[in-house]
Amino acid sequence: MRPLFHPAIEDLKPEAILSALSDRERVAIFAQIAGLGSSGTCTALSNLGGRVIPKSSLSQHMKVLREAGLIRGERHGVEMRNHSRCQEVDARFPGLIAAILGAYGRPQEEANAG
Amino acid sequence: MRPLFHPAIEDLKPEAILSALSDRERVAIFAQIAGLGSSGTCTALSNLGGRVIPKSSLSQHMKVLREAGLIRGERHGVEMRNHSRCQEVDARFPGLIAAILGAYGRPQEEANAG
DNA sequence: TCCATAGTTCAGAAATTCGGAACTGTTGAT
DNA sequence: ATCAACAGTTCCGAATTTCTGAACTATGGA
Repeated sequence: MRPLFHPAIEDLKPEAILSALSDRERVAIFAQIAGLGSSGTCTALSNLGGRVIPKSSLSQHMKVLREAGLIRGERHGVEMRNHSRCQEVDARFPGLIAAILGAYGRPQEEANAG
Repeated sequence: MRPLFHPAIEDLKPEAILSALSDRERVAIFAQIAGLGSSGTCTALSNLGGRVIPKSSLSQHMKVLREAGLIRGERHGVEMRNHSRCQEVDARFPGLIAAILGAYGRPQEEANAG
């Protein structure tokens, strides 16, 4: 598949990041990807909060996170591997991700190293 | 007028804060109130970004900011004076507001002292 | 009382979000 | 090559949210 759209680091918009992370489900997805360090597939992410997220909704969530610049997705074979862009985002907006994940009560151990 | 609803500090929700600040118009309003230190009235805030915000829209924006816990509004005579709750919010979610205002490129000089 | 000012509420239009169904693209088996 | 299975995307209608002009409420002053 042709590569998905990912914004360049200089094109990141704070409002897109905040909007993406103003949804608990997306935060849980993002935190999981950031925490893993790499390679969160959609199916692995579809059952995070005790609720099964419909795959069309999950696909939308991933798109929102991707287009906000928070994650990068690459197809490997039949599946999509997602990893966070925390380092890049943190270089552009220092402390933002850590503060947000911190506010949501996550240990954010990988927030600056994913 | 009976006091408007303001959430207690322990009831603040990160998603409400991020949602409130995922809109540039609201960020501009909030940054202005935080920067002033106190007393932003609606009419003083209605012409921030070169656009005149309709007063019904402005009223909604103020409500969103208020219910997210970012500002406090008190009626003084015929007008409403708004001031930020930055200190309280910062105590609850350290660094969050500074990081957000920083990301939007504001000097946030009052972000921890409003 | 009557008017002006500051802001809120109402209500319909426009935009966004949600999620099941259908679809695309990839791998592996026959 | 054909078929099936799987991972994810796209489509589209329903539900929800946002926007804003118009009407309304509350306060102060003449």
